[in-house]
Amino acid sequence: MTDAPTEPFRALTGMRDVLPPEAGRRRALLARFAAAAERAGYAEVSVPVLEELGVFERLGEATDVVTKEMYHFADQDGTELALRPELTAGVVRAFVQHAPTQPWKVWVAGTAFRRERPQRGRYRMFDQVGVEVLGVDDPDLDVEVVALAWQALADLGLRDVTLLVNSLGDHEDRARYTEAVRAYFASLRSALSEAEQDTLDRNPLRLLDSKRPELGPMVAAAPSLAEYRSDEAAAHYERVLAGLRAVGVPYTEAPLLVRGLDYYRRTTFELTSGAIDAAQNALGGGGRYDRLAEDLGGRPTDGIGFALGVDRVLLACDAEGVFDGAGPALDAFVVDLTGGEAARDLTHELRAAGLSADRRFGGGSMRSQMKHADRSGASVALIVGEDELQAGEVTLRPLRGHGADDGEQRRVRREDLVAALRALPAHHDH
RNA sequence: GUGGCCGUAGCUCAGUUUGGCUGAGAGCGCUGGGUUGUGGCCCCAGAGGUCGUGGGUUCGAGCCCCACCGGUCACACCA
Repeated sequence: MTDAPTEPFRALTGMRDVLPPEAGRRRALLARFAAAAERAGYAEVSVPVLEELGVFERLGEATDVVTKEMYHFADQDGTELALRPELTAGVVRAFVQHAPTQPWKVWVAGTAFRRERPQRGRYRMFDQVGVEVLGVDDPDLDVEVVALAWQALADLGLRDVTLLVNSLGDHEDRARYTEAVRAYFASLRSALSEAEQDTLDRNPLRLLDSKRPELGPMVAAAPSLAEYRSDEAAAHYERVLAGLRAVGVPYTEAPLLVRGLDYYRRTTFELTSGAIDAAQNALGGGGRYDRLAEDLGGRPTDGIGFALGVDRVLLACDAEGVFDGAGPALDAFVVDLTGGEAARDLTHELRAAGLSADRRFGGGSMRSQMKHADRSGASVALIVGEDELQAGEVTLRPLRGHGADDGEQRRVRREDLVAALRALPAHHDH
């Protein structure tokens, strides 16, 4: 027997308990996303939260996500393991391992971990939903994927969303451009902060989307990415933009959009919310990649995908006042004044018939039970007192929003109860 | 990792200004009652607090100082 803790345990920093009703809202969000993805022919895939460290090291050795923010540790047998910091690498690893027929169109939802300082919209444990497509190098697929991300947000009712699009060109283009940017900022090195000099050495492209206003003029005068794109990459990009216009997805070109992970090439995009009054306004993003499968031991395979941050999407929904996620209310709440047997039996009977029902345990005054019935959101209160019990009936009292005038209360024979509840307009099948 | 702000009831907070005679308050929520079988509005009553933790200053600390813990916001970075 160990000593009891002197203070209660609490969740770790950056790890949050999601309580009702928020947890239900998340599930509803997931259901909406799944429906949107499956309408487009994507099937669900689920991959481990824990992988060998090497799977994620391919994401980019110059990124903080890999170098500083991963939760990793040695397993008992010495294997280096890591909690995934994002979802793509695991999905691609699964693709390589199982070699499914291509194109492989999957959607994925899951939790990822990064050991950062938490702040609004960013936690150490966070959920993402997204899609990945392996095995297709067609710009029209880029259009499909981007449009799907856009539509998923629109389906929730979000309106104040901006789609930022860019093309990083091919690897050679990106490499040449990176060197040009590095050389450019190297000449301005003394004007950079210590941290920025460090960024310059590790990942110069990141300087382009710094939030520091002082850097603005320097960034504006930096080499332009467009001049470094190959003809082929430029044509791909043009086709993507034309496709977005054709399907009616509004976009903003963002030549400075340089996403964090190393594997991106050609199309990259990000979705930001104008409604979130916080720095973490990126709802999600994604892009095309082609070396990831190879880096994970497979054949070179084209891939593209995106991820949406569930926390941030919900933050945006809050800000826009949409998708409150209210679940269906109960069909009935049983108020039992006879000792509890009626409540016990009636709730069971209604549930067995496919209706939703709840009651208050421990009895209490009728006033108290009616209060609970009201707050439960149930369509009706089913009152069972001595009178009803003797008569084999139940009093069916409509509650708020369901024609709640006192006069509409009525008695129903117990054997007719299920049919009577089914006949109510507010009833829903479960 | 760096910096700012904040920790008083389940929740949101007042009280800290000029430390004191208050045994620490409000609203919401919760429980009971006003309505001996009827919720939502109103009224009454009640339960609920080691004032984050530890140390220090002082005759005296919720209030001042230090440390730690926790939260939050921003930066770096990123979803």
